[in-house]
Amino acid sequence: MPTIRQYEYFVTLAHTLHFGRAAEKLNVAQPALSAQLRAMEGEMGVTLFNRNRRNVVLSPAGALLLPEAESLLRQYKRTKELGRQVAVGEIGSLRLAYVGSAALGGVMAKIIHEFRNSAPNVELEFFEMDMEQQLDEIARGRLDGGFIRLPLPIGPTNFEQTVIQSEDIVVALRTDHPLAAETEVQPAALKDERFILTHLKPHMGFAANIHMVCAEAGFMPTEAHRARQFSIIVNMVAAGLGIAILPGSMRRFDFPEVVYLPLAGVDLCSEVALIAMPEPASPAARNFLELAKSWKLHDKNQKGNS
Amino acid sequence: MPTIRQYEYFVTLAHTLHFGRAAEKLNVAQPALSAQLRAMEGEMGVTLFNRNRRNVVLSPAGALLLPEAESLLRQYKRTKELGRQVAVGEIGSLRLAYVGSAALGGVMAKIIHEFRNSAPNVELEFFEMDMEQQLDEIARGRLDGGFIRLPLPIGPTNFEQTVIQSEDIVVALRTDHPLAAETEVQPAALKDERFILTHLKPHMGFAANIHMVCAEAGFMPTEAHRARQFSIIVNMVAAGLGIAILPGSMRRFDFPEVVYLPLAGVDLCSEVALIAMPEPASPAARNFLELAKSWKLHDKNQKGNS
DNA sequence: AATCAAAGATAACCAAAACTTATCACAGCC
DNA sequence: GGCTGTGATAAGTTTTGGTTATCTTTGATT
Repeated sequence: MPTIRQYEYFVTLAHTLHFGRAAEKLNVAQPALSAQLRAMEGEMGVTLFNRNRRNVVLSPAGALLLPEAESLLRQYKRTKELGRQVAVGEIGSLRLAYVGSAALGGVMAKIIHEFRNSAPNVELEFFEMDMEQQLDEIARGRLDGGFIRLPLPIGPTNFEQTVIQSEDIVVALRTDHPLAAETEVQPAALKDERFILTHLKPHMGFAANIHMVCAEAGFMPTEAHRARQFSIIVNMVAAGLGIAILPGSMRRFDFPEVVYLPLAGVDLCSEVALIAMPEPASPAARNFLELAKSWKLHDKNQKGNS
Repeated sequence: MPTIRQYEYFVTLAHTLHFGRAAEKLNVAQPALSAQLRAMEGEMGVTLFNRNRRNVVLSPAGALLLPEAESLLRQYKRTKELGRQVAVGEIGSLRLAYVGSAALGGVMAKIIHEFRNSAPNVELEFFEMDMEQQLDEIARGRLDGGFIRLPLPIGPTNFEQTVIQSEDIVVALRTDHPLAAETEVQPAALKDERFILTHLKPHMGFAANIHMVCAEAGFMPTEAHRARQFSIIVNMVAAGLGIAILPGSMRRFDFPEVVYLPLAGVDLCSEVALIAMPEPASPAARNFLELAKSWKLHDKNQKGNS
């Protein structure tokens, strides 16, 4: 069984027709080349080169074999190169998910855009998916990562989390609300309001933030309605169904009937994070995580909280 | 640098998804397979298989790599197979030559036919060429072998000779010649005849036979004419230009004006031989020589001298 | 819940392969 | 006739791939 290395020796020697120089090209001492070639000829049972001590020349059999051997080496290089690309994540596929509100701030889109640029041959798949489903799919390995709003629910699985965006928390009021004229709102003042809440369980995601703000102010929010999407919640506020606590980036929903006011004395931020399994097997996934992490770093300096 | 062997391990394991069985298929102990695979993953920097101690499953990277690796192995097998074919002489090319008179007996044609059957993919080239040129070209390696009439001239190069055909020697006379009515002719009786000779130098090929016969009878042949081909010589005999000593197989030139008579007391035979360099590099050439040798053996039993 | 069996990982050791350096022997050249 | 370039040969070392024996984890069994 000739090895790839032997074929390499053969082809290189066939090109140089000089043991010394061929050996040098192959980064090997000349006797090694001689020996390998002799071994190769021995186990194949053909003379590959006719060599009197002064000249080396391809034998007919060698000439017949050379093109095929070259083709084998080409294929070998291709395979190796593909291996390299897969290994560094230039090639692969990535399945990602996001909750609707994570897309709002624009950071996620920028990260994805950046990744597409740096690894255009990675196949990307994208799904809108709620947080609980994401956690499940990621844990099963059917998803490489997901963008959600922190915090995660407590659970058995350890996810790696990378915050990519952090925003203040505001309260959305209809313009005819008594507090709408203020520049900021004391959380405690919302005690008796009716809240439009998200559909999420109160221990995860932005719902947890709402509850924390209220709890700190000493009350539990009274539920008027629930909605899956923040934009719908804003519409409900505009319709006068109640008030809502929302991430600051919702300010870009510029409704005439709605004002967004900061909450006085609330340092809490809503954080959008990329979650994934720690040390993912796929190099593409690793790269994506890496990009997200480094993004957060150098982006903080440039933009601050949005 | 992954080796072919490693790719084989990888592909086999990818197919069985079971270290034990894959190792068995590869005729290797299981730890060897584990080690090679670990090495491969290490130097490529990718996980090829996700394996918890109970299950083995291709990783995304492995799945991406598998088809390419399979293709590499196919190419490798092709190359190895071509090597084998070249080595056993199933593939190759052969340059052969013959002197016109060697083709007469039909043995040469049969050998060539047989060879074509046994190695249809060997490219055959055929040249009519006189003996001296053949010797030169064979010595230079530009010709793999040649069919000639013995003996060879003395010279520095050692050729391997294989007699493939051996024929008696006859004298060709015009029917109106005084000896034409006999059943055989004493060589001495030809002392004063005029001979049609071949163009060859008298120390090689059939010319040497003519001279030996005459010398044994105590005379040197008187030259009337020379011709390159035996058929022309017969024509000259028919035309009454002289007599000729010829190989027995010339009897098949059935001229009304010419009779062929055996030479009394002459045991000498004219031998057609295949000559070549001893131990030719090309396996196809070796096979051809081999065939010629074995032909001579089993043919003797079936046909005797023609 | 305790135990068992299957299967891959690990350890220790061994043999063969492949490489290295040093040296030789032959061919062509002045 | 000595010199130089070149491939072969020899001796020794390192690396590699393999072996057997044993361990550990995990899914199954009872």
